[in-house]
This record gives sequence, C-alpha cells and structure tokens, in this order.
Amino acid sequence: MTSTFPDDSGFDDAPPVPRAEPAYLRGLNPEQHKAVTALDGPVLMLAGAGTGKTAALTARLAHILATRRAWPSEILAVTFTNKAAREMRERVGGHVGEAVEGMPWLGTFHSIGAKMLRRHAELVGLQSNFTIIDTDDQLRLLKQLIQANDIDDKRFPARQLAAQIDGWKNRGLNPKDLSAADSEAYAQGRGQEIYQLYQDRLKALNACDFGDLLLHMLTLLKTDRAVLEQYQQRFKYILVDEYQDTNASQYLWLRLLAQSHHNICCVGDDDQSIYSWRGAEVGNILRFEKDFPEATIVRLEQNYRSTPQILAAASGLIQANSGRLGKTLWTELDPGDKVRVLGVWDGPEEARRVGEELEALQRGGVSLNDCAILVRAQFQTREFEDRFIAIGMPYRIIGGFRFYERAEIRDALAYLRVINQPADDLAFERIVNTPKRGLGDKSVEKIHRLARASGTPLSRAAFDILDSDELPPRARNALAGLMKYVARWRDEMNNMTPADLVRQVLDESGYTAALQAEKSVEASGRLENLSELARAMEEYETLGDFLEHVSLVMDNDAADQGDTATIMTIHAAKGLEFHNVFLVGWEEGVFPSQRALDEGGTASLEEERRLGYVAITRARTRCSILHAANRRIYGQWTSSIPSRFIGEIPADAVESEDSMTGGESLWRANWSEREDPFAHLAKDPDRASRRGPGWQRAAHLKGGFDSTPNRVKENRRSAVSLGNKGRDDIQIGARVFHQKFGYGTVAEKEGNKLEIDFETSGRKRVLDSFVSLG
DNA sequence: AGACTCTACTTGAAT
DNA sequence: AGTAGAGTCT
Repeated sequence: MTSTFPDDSGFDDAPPVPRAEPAYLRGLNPEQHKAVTALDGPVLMLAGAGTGKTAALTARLAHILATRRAWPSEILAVTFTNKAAREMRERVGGHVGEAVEGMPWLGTFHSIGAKMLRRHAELVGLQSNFTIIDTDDQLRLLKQLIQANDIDDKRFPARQLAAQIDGWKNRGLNPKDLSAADSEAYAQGRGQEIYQLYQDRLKALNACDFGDLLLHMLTLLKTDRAVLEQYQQRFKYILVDEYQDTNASQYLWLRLLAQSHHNICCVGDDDQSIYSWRGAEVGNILRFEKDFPEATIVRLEQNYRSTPQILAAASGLIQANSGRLGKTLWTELDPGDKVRVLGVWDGPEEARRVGEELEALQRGGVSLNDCAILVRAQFQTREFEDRFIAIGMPYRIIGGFRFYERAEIRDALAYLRVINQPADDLAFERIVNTPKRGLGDKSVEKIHRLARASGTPLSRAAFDILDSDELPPRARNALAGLMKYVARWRDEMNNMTPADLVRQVLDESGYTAALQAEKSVEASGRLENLSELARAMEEYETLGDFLEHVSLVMDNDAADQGDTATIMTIHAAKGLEFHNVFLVGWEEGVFPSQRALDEGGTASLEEERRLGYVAITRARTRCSILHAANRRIYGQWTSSIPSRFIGEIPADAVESEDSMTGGESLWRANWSEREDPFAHLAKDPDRASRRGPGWQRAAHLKGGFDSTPNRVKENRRSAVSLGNKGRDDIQIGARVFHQKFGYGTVAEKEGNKLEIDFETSGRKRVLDSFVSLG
C-alpha cells in the first residue's frame, strides 16, 4: 500500500524491508500480520478480548524500527496505564533490544503530557518544576475556594465541583470555553467563575491537576503554532492503545499531532469501553473511519485466551447491548468447562466458598498466581481479606489503599514538596504543624493573611512573619525553628541524594521523634513505612524525578510475592488474564451497581454489561460467578436478587450449582452451607498491618520514560535571601492602624518591615501588609 | 492548643 | 460499620 499523504514521501529513500521474515512477524495470524505491516496511513485495529492485541502492537513498533521508518524518538506510543506502558516497553525491548531505551515518548497519556508540559511550562504560566497535585489536594483547594466565595458547601459540595471540573477538562474545555449551561451545572451559574479561580490558584501554586497535564498541552497545541509543528514533525508514527477509552481532550490532542504524518494506529474494542464515567467517549472509536477516511481497518477476532464455553458466555452477555461495532470471537481451543454460577447465603459465605475453591485448586496442583477474584467495587475486597487471613490463604489486593496515600507518607512527601517547590502552599499547610509544634489555627491564619496581603506563597510569608511581632513568642520560636531547617534543606537539596534528604528531613523536623514518642503499634508501623520510603527513593537521582514518579505512577502492581491469589476490581483487571476467575457479588445493586441503576439509564447499564463482558473474558480455563442472597451494605443487612446479567448468559454455556431464583433454593443454600456458621466471625486485629506493601514497587517501576531528564534546573533562590520591596504609601512618621496593637507612628522602615511606636503597646516590629494608614 | 464527642456520610470504577 | 469533620470541653 502506498501513501495517500504527500507528507509521507520523505520515506522513499528508506532501506528496503529485509527479505527473510523477521522474528517479530513469526506466529502472527493473517489479521495481526496486516495490522503490523500496514505502515502507511491511519490504521484502526479492532481487537476483541484475548486476540493478541499487544503482540500485534509491539510487533508493529518493532517493524517500524526495523524497517527504519522512524527513529525510536519519533514514535509516540500512548497507553492508559503504567502497567500497559511497561509491558509494551518490555516486549518491544524483546524484539529490538537497546533501541527501546531511546523511546522517550512511550508512556501513559498523563506521563507524556507531563513531560511535554515541563518543556513548555512557561508558555502556560507555570515553571517547569510544577507540582502535580492529587485528588486530595484538589479537593482541599476547592473547599477553600468554596468557602472564600460564600457558596453553600452543603448544597454544592467540593466533590461535585471536582467532578465537574474534571469533566470539563476531559472535554478539553478551559474556563472561558464554558457555555452558560455548563456553568449553570454548579452553584447556580458560578461554575465558570469558580473554575477560573481554581485554575488561577493552581498557577499561583505552580501546580497542575491530572486533567491539566492534558488540557494545558492541548491548549498549547491549539494556540502555539511553533509547538504544534515541532511535535507534528517529530512524531512520524503514533500508536494508541485502548482507543475506546480516550476522552475528548485526548482525542483532540491525538488528532492535532497526527495531522502531519497521518500515521496513526489506534487499537481498541468498543465492547471493552468501561471508562465513560471519567470522560471516555466510545464515539471516538466509532468515528475513526470518518476522521481518517483512508484508514485501514483490521479486525482481530481469533481469541487465544479462553475456552469456547467462556467465550460463548461472554458473547451472549454482550449481545444484549445495542450500538456495537460487532465482532465474532472464535477460538481453536477445546471446549472446556461451562461457566459455573453459584448461589450462596450471604457475603461471608461467598468468601468462605471462594476460599474453599482456592484450596481445592491448590490441592489439584494449581498455582494461586493463576487465580483471581474480581469485584465490582473496592469495598467488596474486605470480606475476602478477612476470610483469607482466617484460613491463611496467601492473597494480594491490587488497588485500594496505596502506600503514598498513608498519612505518614503524605506528610513526608509534603515536606519534600515544600523544599522542592516553595510555592506549594498545600504542602506547607500540611507540614507547618506536623508534627505538633504549637502552631495552631491562629498562627497559621496569620501566615495566611500575610501571604494573601503580600501575594507571596505561604512558606515565604512564614519567613517574613518571623521578622515581626505578629506571633506570640512561643509560636514564633516554633516557626523559626522549622523555617531555619526548611531554608537549610532547600540549600542542600542538590548536594545530597533524595533518600538522604528525606532521612534528614524526617529526623530534623522532629517527625521521627514524635512517632517514636507515641510508642503505639501503628507508630512503629509508620516508622517502618517511612524507612521504606527512604529506601524506595534510593533509585532516584533528583527530588523532582521522585516526586513526579509518585504523582504519576499510580498503579499498584505487586512485585512477585510468591504464590498468591489476586483480589482486584474488574476495572483493574482489564488487560489481564487468569486461568481461574471468580466473579463475585453478581447481584442487582452490587453488579450492576445501584448507582448505575439509579442514574445513567440505558447507557450506564450497558456500560455495566460491558464490564461484565470484560470480567468473563479475563478467564482462560474456569470462570465461576457467585451471588449472595444477603449482604451487608453500609452496615445494614440487605437481601438481594441475582444480577440480571446472569440471566443474560446463554443457558447452555452455564452450569448452575444452586439457582437462587426461588425462595426454596435460598433456604437450601442456607441449610447446606451452615456447618460452620461462625466461621465468618473470625477477625484478625492485625488486618491493616498485613496489607501487602503495595507501594514498594515504586522503586522498581522506575524505568519510565524519563531516563533522559530534560527538566529545567530549579530556580533555587532561597526564600530568605529575597528582599521585599515594601509598600510606598507608608513613610516614616505616618500614623497607622494595626488590628492587634491599635494606632501608632512609623519609627523605622526597612523594606516591608516597619518599626512602629504604638500608643498603647509600645514599639513593635510589624510587616507593612498588616497595617493600614490611620 | 489539643483532646474528646457527636453527626452525617460512605462504597463507583483511576491517571 | 467505620470514619472524617464539626463542635465542645479542658
């Protein structure tokens, strides 16, 4: 196939493809082969579950490199998860060896967005060492704004606004792009105003939220021709994984970048679109042919993963959906077992039952690594964790609490953020009185007031306020002690490794001492976690590298921990496969979830059904679906009926061990499973501390895209050394008023520092922003 | 300033 | 049922 785009003619002098078929093409079926070798022009690869999509994708990358169509640095390859990015990197590395090291633009949308944005930060009003804030910080910031703007946070909670802003950003909308109707969606038309204030505040903090990583870049590509052309020319080939999950912002971003070379290859499966709640638009994949009329379309339909029975169950279920592109998966594997449907009495019994099944499999020589329990929602993991601890079944939970979300880790990170990035007020607020050093609300409020009055970050204002008598002596000494260290840490941050820095910070800040003083079980666990943090940081050369890693690498991919069963959400399981899969909680209200039933209508129910399809197609050999007749929800016992999805699976693909359709069988389940009625009461007080150390992977996940850091060195003026001009309207001799000290006359003036003789309280040192002309 | 008690809300999925 | 935030007490 020859190119239909004039821009592609530059490839004419490329060396010919080697005659003997290269290794990476061997073993591909005809469709995969086509998807790999169609290098000219746009390609849409419709890849059903388990059809060797990643194999094709990585072979395509290898092919591009092997045929010298592009240098590694000229290929943009985006995925949604770090896990997928890592896997692609490893597999391409297997094909082409070292060359993969030179692929700086292989990564998640967010990490690539961040990387680009750091190069052009100043064009959107940021410095290149900007902080990437997480959902927690985002929420705290919005709460502050809501309060400051007299919005009733009962009627318009911060969460709602956060979701709204995320939604706008997903759609590629800046505040000024909002329609009146959009703005109306929050606080009666003030949505736009608050969104703008939020963006302004982020800029002042030199920070970005997740959405900004894409939105700022998109804005830049749209408005700055030079930047756009630079990337358009650079990226000769673009590959997109999970295209059905792209949101509008990502879609526009890709379209702009693909405009010049048109060599964009999108891989996806409309039946596996399960992220509409975070802005994904299936429409993007359905519209591909319209966007790129010359597109080559390849369908991968041969499934290499699951037995025919499992495929039949999954296909039958998904057929209840409308508006699909439609695929027919087939396989050459042997029939295998039917999908089992098991009805049980209640949640604890469900967990007990799965535990027994796992033990049986284990006895049969099956590795637990081949077993997974997939849940709809995170809270369901608990029941299994309780049970597995009771019976000593090794397990790991993917997702859920992440290491860096623990309080002590967030505290340590906040210290590092304050050091790394003086404008990071959110981090400063977190550490100013952590550990407790007697700086209460009053003192913090004063620092806030000064920061606001003088337009400086909090950590700067904290330095300044030490030169005044605003704070009572005790608080002032405490703050002085802290800020002395902050100044020193900032000075030394480039002279020591991040790991040493964090150890020193924890030590000198008194954080370690405070925990040691606690002498509780949790405290020693926390200390343990903190030294783990320092150990994980050994891998990083600069503080900035580490902080970026923490903000972006959100996956909790467990390191090899021996033979363990995996518990995770269906969402987290997308892209994975296991020989034995247990799908639990298939009850109305749990799956499909109550929220899906209540709000989104048909569309939302269909997404749940796709989720069911994804769940079943994770299974290679055996798939068991469980549903319980009673479950505790919000602490309330609730009775439930089996999920409608169970009924939608073709009957001949299913074998029911106990159809829970009638009242009788409920009781039968009750009687037959009652021999151990108290088993579910087993509790383990140490539960929390036994959670897998899911975060240590932070260390070995490093090999990201940033092996050639292009970060601009931080502008490291120590906040102390910055002089402040002070205001012009106050001269020596002026009569001024101060909230606390009353009226007085300015006796001395140096920059923004004043010495004032107060009528009632004598001579005081005061910062000019605290007084008004009297 | 910090400890203590009460209330309302949660649990829908992730970079 | 567990928890974060607000409100109250020492």
